[in-house]
Amino acid sequence: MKHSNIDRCDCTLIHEDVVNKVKSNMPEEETLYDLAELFKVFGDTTRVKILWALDETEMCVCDIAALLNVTQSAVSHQLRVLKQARLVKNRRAGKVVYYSLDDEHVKEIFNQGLVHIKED
Amino acid sequence: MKHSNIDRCDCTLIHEDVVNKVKSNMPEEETLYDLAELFKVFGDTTRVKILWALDETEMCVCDIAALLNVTQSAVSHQLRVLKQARLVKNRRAGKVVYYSLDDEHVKEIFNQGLVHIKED
DNA sequence: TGAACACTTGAACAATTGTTCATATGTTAT
DNA sequence: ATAACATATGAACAATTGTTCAAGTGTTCA
Repeated sequence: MKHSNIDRCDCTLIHEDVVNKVKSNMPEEETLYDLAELFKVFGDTTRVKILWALDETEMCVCDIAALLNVTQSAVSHQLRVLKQARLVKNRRAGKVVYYSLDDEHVKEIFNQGLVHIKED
Repeated sequence: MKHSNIDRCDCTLIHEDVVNKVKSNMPEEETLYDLAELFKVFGDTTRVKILWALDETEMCVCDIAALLNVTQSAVSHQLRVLKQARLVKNRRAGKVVYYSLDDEHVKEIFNQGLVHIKED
């Protein structure tokens, strides 16, 4: 989005000790960025559905499109995003390309998310 | 984004049995939607940083702004998003509002994500 | 070779997002 | 009351996103 390079806090620093302590314990900027990027990938219904489906079995693009009731093109675009995030892999069998999960943690992350959703 | 209400698969259905089986095992539409919405909240660096910081200790808005080097307004906006997602809660102490985590699973979800990032 | 099929890709577009700025609210102390 | 301060909020804006459409690969089979 919009980012100025003269970012600065515009109010009085109240608890300098707390800020410094937390700052020293924060992971590297890049790590947190990568983490956000990963969750961004999970932050779309179509992709969540694809991952959920692939956790069950490998599927070809056309089948995924039929399952989710979206265009094959849309699925293809999303599969590219998932592949770039190293969440899925694919194999070609003639004309057909089969996609499958490339990470065992996907379901675990989903389950943790579900725990949060379920509690109210 | 753009959604037509006459979505349809535009290619031949190749493995109808697979599609039907996966479809019958898929969670409800709403569940997957909520899951994506939750991860969308995690999909921003500023919010990830805020959550990471609050996992350490409760903080006031001004301190968070100083820690992340962003405006107090930007932090306030993001805290609202986090609160709506029931990830943080707040308490008022005079003029100062302190925010803290409202979910013990946040760090667990982050850790799962980190596992994925770390492997290459 | 060429038609048919499965899939990929790029441009275009509306919708959504995150920040900034200005202003409003709420609390304290004088 | 009024000033000072911490925070919240609304409008505006550029950047990003996800889908569609059209055209492109790549593979098979006649």
